[in-house]
Amino acid sequence: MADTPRARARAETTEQIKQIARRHLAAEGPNLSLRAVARDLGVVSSAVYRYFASRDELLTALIVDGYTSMADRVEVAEAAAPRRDLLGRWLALGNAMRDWSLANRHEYGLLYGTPVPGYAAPQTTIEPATRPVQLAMAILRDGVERDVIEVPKDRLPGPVRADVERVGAAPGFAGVPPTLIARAFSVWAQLFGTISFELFGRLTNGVTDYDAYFDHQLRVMARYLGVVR
Amino acid sequence: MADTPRARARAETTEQIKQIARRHLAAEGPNLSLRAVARDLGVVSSAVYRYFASRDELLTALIVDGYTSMADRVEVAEAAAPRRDLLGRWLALGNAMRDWSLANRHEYGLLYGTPVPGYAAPQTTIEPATRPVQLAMAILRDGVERDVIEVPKDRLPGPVRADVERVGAAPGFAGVPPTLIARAFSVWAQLFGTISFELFGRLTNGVTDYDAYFDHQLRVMARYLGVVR
DNA sequence: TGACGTCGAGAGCAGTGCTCTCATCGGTGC
DNA sequence: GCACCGATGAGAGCACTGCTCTCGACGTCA
Repeated sequence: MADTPRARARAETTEQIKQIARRHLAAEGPNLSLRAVARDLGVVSSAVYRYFASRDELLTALIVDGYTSMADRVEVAEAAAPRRDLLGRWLALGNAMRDWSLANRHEYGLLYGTPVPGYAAPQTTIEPATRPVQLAMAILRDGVERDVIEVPKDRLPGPVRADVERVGAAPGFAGVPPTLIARAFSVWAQLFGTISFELFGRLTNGVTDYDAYFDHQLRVMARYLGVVR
Repeated sequence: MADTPRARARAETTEQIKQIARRHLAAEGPNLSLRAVARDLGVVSSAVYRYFASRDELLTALIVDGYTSMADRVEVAEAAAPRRDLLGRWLALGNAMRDWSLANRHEYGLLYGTPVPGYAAPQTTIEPATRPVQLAMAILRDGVERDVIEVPKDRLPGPVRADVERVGAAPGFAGVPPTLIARAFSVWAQLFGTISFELFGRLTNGVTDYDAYFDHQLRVMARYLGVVR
């Protein structure tokens, strides 16, 4: 805790390990070898265990960092758009998510791909993981409050309505009406579906201009959310 | 090739290996060990290499089987719905995909999750992989031909329209107008996004009644496609 | 019957995650 | 200033992995 030289050295080494691990992650995917990381650090493998109790713990650290890094980028991009330009904010959010994902494909796989078996994401991951969601909700809330987003009158099945109302009572969702939250759920799945498809190569032979394609998808989603300007 | 006893024995052993591998896959995920499979078969590990040149080749075989198994199930379910009931056919298709995915989560992860690094899906996988898509297109084509699906008048950005027209020229897509294909792309991403979210646990704390939730999503998608009855 | 080809066993190589023990060396309390 | 303690890294070692190679056995076909 204290900012002793010891603690500083430790923090630095920890950061170095994560740095190297991230490089390996980018180079050869999530099968990164702790021993190889140790070699790159110029240290014997057992030394790394002074900093991370297991390979899983290292991966977890990378995951937390990943969520945070993505959320940071998304928030910065969204903040750059004029507050009153809801569509611009939404496009900024969506494009930032895609850009980050393309630039960090393997990390994206770690965050949103097949979960590693026998591995449960610890509590620490959920806070940064929800930040982009919160941000999207903020856009919707602004729109509703300023009356530029029309509240959809969808008739929701009982259980869905119940779920969506419960979610709506949570802190970050206040001010967004249930029917809109329901639509946001659909859109969110669509957003990640689209990114995953592109990243995992499920659109080859189908799409050639990915930029245009993704922009179009974002606009389709925006229209469904009532975010038109 | 010939149906000699030799060839039969070989085919049987091959099938046994895949069977055991599938069990391991279900039990402990894609990190299945070839040696462990060999042990379960009561055979030394090198013997398995007589049947599969590498672990990757085994996984590939499982993947092909997976696509086929899913497609079979989906086709059977869809075929059970009355031909004129487009919505029923769509719901059958979607629910079958989800059911299969829930029943074979790890296989789903193999097929649609993070791709294994350094592993490229061979040609053999693409045919069975597209069967559900073809089926969805058949539903849309029927609807358009019978004039119960209204062709959307969406204005598509140039590159998107070009892509979608090119796709529309492919065999399985004939008879489905470009704007509808574009919508189908969106829906397909949404469908897999929704299934992945459920399977990978991204909806915990959000959704409690998954059946109702998924049914609702399918109907939202149907409406967007103009499949209303 | 003989030859060939398939098959499984076994040993072995290089690599992995992780544990344990042992020396070293730096910071802290007296 | 000194002695101690705890953090650190090295090294050996265990059990495991994918994969290769060699060798003997055995069935099949000419």
